[in-house]
Amino acid sequence: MQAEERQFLIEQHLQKVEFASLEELSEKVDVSVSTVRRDLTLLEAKGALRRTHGGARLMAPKSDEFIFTARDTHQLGEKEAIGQAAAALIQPNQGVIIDSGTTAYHVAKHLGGKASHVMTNSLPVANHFGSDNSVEVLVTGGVIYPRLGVLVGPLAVESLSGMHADVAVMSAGGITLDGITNSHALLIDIQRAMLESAQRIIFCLDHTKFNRRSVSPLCELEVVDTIV
Amino acid sequence: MQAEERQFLIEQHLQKVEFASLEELSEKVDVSVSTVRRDLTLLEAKGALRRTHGGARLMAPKSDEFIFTARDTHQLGEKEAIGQAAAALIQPNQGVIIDSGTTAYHVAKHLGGKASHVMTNSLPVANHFGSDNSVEVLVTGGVIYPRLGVLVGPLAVESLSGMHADVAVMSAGGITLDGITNSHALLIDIQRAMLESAQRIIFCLDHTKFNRRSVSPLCELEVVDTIV
DNA sequence: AAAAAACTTGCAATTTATTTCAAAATCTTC
DNA sequence: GAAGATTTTGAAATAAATTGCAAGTTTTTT
Repeated sequence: MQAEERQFLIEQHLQKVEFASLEELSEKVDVSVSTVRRDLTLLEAKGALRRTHGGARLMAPKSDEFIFTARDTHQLGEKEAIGQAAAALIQPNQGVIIDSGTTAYHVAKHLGGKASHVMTNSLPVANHFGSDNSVEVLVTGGVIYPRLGVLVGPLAVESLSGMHADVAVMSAGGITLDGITNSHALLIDIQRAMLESAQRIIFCLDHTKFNRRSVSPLCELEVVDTIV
Repeated sequence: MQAEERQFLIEQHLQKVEFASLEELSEKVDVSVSTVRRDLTLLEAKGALRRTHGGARLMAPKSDEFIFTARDTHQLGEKEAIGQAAAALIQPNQGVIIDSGTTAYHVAKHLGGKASHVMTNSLPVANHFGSDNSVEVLVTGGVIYPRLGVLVGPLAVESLSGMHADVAVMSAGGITLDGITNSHALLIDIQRAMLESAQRIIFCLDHTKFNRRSVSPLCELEVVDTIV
């Protein structure tokens, strides 16, 4: 039996039973208790479960499943850095629009309580601020675009029109000298509304986005104030 | 028996009886009174209950509408059952409105792919369907009400007006012969909009809600079609 | 105020964790 | 494919925790 497979079995078994004792697991995967202990320590570091006296129990079922997908993204380190840098650009007590997309999500993570108002159409961002009562979060209406956890459709655009924000933190699919482009036509309308509502525009793009052109044109470069 | 599980059982038992003596608890979880004492001290520090001479009593009258952590929701078993029963009432391919609140959330969990359209102002519900592309989920706009993860405010009401759904799955703070009440005025407007948009109204209430009156009146009993 | 009940503290017995070490297995390198 | 290095595993020793009990103190009842 392979170490990896063993750990997978442990995880799987815990999915069923919520909690399992060391002996139980040891027997299940047919290794000594010591090894199970070691596996549990690893799995705990990975965040899959929590060790307790006498066994292990599933972690709290983190209600936002999108973080999961956000974690799987590539360029994680780079996006973290971008997030930090972009968050640093934002003055305390501003109204901030945060776009959907993993990059923008990382900015939200680093915002802390800096913004006084946040507007977003991204469920992961909404979840992130969900339990934080130092920030007022306005979520646009709309239909969930499944894979991304983004709210799209006319309702989303409507929600944004007439709003005002100091800063908009945007992300996109590609950038060239001709302007900025994005991949989903549905997002374009919303992003345009965001750009109109905000005074200052910050675009967050990792290196793979440069000199790349996506399907739908979003805006000219002149519109943008800062690129991170 | 595991320490954690034991403490959970104690909490759960107290949900039912409001107050319990040490012997009662000691017998219930099958450990010595000393251990129960220690558990109670921990649980008290956690804020779950208050120790008294001779036993322990529930902390606040736990109007549980102000905590949404899918985990330590109270009357879990009952709510699961309610969720299942309510979900069974819904025909395939209907448009369903799902209210905020833990009870309604459990209905969402049991809905599976039955509904073709779902409308909600609850972030947990939105998350639940977030990665499910067999259902079209419309999320109302609005400002996040922190502890609950509910979207409130004029935008939420607006999003619902003009919509149409076959069924509305609602929850509330209390129900008496005079009608149904809920705890927060902000929610009332939205719930009224929900009631207007739906053809059939299902209210989901656990036993603690019966014969209890919350702050704000929501509607008369006549409006309701089914109570689970 | 005395008696009873309940709480706290300290302690030993037991259970569970961590650390350490040698054997076994796996991977390198020739 | 064999010799050596590295990693993984199981077991024993050591450390930490949980539990139950009893002695002493505080609170409640009579």
